[in-house]
Amino acid sequence: MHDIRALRDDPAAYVRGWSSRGMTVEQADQQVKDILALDERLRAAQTAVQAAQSQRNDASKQIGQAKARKDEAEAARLMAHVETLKKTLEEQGELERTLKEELSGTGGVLASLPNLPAEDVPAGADEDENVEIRRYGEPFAISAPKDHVDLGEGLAMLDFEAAGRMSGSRFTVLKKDLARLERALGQFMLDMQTLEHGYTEVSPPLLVRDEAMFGTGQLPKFEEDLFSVVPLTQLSDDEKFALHRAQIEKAGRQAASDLSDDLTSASTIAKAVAQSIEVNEADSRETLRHIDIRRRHWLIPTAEVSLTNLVREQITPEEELPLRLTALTPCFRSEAGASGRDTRGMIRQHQFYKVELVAITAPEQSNDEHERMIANAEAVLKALELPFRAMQLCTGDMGFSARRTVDLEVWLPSQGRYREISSISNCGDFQARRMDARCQKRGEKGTRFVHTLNGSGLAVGRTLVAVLENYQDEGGRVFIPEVLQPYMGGLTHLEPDA
RNA sequence: GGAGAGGUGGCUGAGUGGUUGAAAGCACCGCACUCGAAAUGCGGCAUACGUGAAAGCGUAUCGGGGGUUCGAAUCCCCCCCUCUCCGCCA
Repeated sequence: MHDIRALRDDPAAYVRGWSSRGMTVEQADQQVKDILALDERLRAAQTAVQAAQSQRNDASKQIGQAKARKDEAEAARLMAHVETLKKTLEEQGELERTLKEELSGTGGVLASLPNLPAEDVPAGADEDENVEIRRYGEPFAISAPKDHVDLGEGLAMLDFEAAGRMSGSRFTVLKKDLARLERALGQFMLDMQTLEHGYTEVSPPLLVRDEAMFGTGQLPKFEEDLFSVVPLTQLSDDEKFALHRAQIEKAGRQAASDLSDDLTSASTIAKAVAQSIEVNEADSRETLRHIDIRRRHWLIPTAEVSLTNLVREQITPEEELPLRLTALTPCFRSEAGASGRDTRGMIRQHQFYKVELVAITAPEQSNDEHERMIANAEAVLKALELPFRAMQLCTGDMGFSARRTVDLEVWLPSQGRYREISSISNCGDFQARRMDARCQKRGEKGTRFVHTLNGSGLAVGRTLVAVLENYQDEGGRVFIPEVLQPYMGGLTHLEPDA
C-alpha cells in the first residue's frame, strides 16, 4: 500500500521505482499521472460531499429547533431545502466511493502496485542480474553425487509414490530416521533463533482471513498461489429467510414507487412485484456468495503472514521495538505458476515446514535489523556446515512487498549449483500501511507506521535436501551434521535398514 | 450445533431518534495551593481525512458494512468478535 501524500510530494521517485520493477518508464510515468488525476478527482468529490453534508447538518439542527418551538412551517421549509441537497449528496457520494475504491480500496491501484526498491538495490530484470555479496564454504568434492530422491529412496525413508496415491504430485512421505531428521532440523533451528538470537517463539494460526493475506501482500494479486478452505456449513434457514426478506422488501418498495402514478390493476402490481423478486433472487444469491467468501480461510504460504499480522491494527509502544518473532510451521503453496519446474524431489512441494523470522521495528531501525536477520539465517547454514552464497536481489527479482531482499542459496551437489534456501526482506512500511500497524513513543502524540521484516531461518524441507546431498557417501549413507546429532539421540549416520 | 447476553473514548461506564464527539468517574498533562509531596481546586486531554501559509474551519468515526429518516450511538438487515448455559469433539 502506497502513501498517496508521498506520491504527491515526489512523483518522480515512484516513476523511478516502478519502472525498475516490470514496467517501462513510459508505463510508470502514465501510471503515476493516472493516480494523481484520480486523487485529484477524489478530493474534488470529497469536498463537494462535505460541503453538502455541512449544509444538511446545519439544516437538520435548525429543523430540530423549529420542531421544538412548534414552528412546523419553518421545519417544512428546511426539509424541502435538504431535499434539494440530496441529489448532490447521492451523486457525489457515489462518485467518492467509486473513486476511493479505485484509488485506495482493497483492489485499488495503491494496493496493487509493488513496493519501491531501496536506493542501494541493483537494477535488473530477473534473477540473472542478482549480485553475489558473499560466499561461505567450499562445495564438497563428491564423485557422481546422487540426488536426494535416490538417496532417500535408497534408504527406504522417502516415499513419493505413497504420497502421490493419497495426495497427488508435490507431496512426500518421510519415514524412520529421515522423518526424525526433519523434526531435528526444525527443533535445532528454532532453538538457535530463540536461545541464541533472541527471537520469541510463537505458535500461530495456519488458517487466516482475507484481511491478513491482504496485510502482507499475498492478496489481492497473488490469490492463485494460495490454497483456500471453506467450511461446508450452509447458511441457516433463518439467515436465508432474513436475506430474502430484505431483498423482497427492497423489491416491493421499488415496484410500488415505479407504479405509484399508474395503479391500473392489482394484477399489474403483482406481476411487477413478482418480476422484481425474481431479479432480486439473483441479487440474493450474489449476497449469499459474498457471505461464503467472508467465511473462507486461506492456508498460510509462510508464517510471515501470521507473525507479521500479530501487530495489525495495533499501536505498539516504541520501547518494545524491535519485536523479534519466530515460528516453525507448515507452509502451503499451490505452485500454480510452476508446473513443470522442480517436479522431481522435494525442492518444490505443496506443503513444507519452515522456521520463519519476523521483526517489527521502528522506521530508523529496519536497515540494521535486516543485516542482523541475514546473519541470523546464515548462522544456521554455518552451524550445519553447508556451503552457501548470499545474493542481493535486483529490482526485477524482488517480491511484491519488499524494498530490499537478500537470498541465501545452498550448494546442491546433484544439481551442481546453488539453490534458494532462505529469502530475507525488509518491507519498510509497505505492509504496515496495509495492516494499519503503528508505533508510538511514550508520552508523545503522533503515531508512525512500523517497519516489517521477514526471512526464512530456514526452509526445513530444502535444508533436509541439502543435508542429504552434501553429506552422502559412496555407499548411499548420509552423515548427520554434528549439531543435529543431539537431536537424533546421538545417531551419526542415516543408513539402510536403520 | 441449540438458547441467551453483549461490543460506546487509554480504562470503567451513562446515554434508546434532534445543538451528543458523546455524561460521570479513573488514568494522564498543565496551572494554582505547598519548602516539597499528598490532598484539594481550576483547566486541558480521541483518531482519520479534506481545506488552509498558519490559526482555524469542515466531514467522518460509538465492533464492521448496508438501510430507514430532514436528522441515527439510539430503529431495521447482514457480517465479525466476546461472554453464559446446553450439546458435540481433538
